[in-house]
Amino acid sequence: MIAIGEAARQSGVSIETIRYYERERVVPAPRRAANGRRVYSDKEVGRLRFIRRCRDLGFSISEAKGLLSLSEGENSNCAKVKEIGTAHLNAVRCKIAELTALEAALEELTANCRSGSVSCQMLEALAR
Amino acid sequence: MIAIGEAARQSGVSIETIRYYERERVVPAPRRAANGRRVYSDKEVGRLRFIRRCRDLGFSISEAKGLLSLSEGENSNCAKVKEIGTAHLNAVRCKIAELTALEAALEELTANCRSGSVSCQMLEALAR
DNA sequence: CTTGATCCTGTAGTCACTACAGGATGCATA
DNA sequence: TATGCATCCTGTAGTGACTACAGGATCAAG
Repeated sequence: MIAIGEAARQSGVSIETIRYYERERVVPAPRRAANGRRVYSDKEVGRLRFIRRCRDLGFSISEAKGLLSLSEGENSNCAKVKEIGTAHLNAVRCKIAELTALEAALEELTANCRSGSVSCQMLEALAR
Repeated sequence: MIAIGEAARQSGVSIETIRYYERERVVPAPRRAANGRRVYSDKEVGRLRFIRRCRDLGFSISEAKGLLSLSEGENSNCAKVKEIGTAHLNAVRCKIAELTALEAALEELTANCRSGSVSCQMLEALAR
């Protein structure tokens, strides 16, 4: 049973963010000590760590919440987890494709942008 | 000399966003007709289009603003433009690298996540 | 008893829009 | 002239996922 600062250290979620998750009901509110301070069990720290791992993998808060409740459900429904995971994987791949297109466009624009030339290719492309 | 709706159509920037750009001084405020409505010249539509192109390339509003003022300055400073462009290109490449790492992690997690198995590999990795 | 760390609530700011509410005006048709 | 719909106006609030205080209470160590 630890205080919020230690829970932050153990979970890798900042104090402010922990309180935010509580406010937004991403995780259940922990019980309070007599002095009104939050008290965390290992299980609750585990939830915070779970959410942080989801966020690190790029899942949204609501996806993370869904995965957490699947993780805590009676029947661990692997199929649903996989569905959420592959949907997100697809989204990540789309994002990569978009950024790769951007990269190519920026490469071309900046390559043609030589200091000293009369006109700036990049500005011209943007203004066209 | 056109109204905001037509300016939106010609520039590809929505009416609400045009007003937002004006409020945030991304572009100068256009003059008003006698009835109080905004009136846009080709030059002003051009500025909106310029900002949109910058945004499409992933530049932030403040970068776009900077590029616009470089574009309208007396001495078209190609070196500065190139600097902003290559800095952004680097940022895009970093983002791609991050997402590619995410992609690999998600591939592994979802591949090991088979419906029907006793435990869910993905949930276990998240909860560990 | 003091000092510094930690905790609390509540609010506002970030970025780049987006979505109204509630009202005024313009334009075309009956 | 009346109607009705499109377009415009201002102002405010919401989005996601935090982050950053302000202003105050409490704790633990010396």
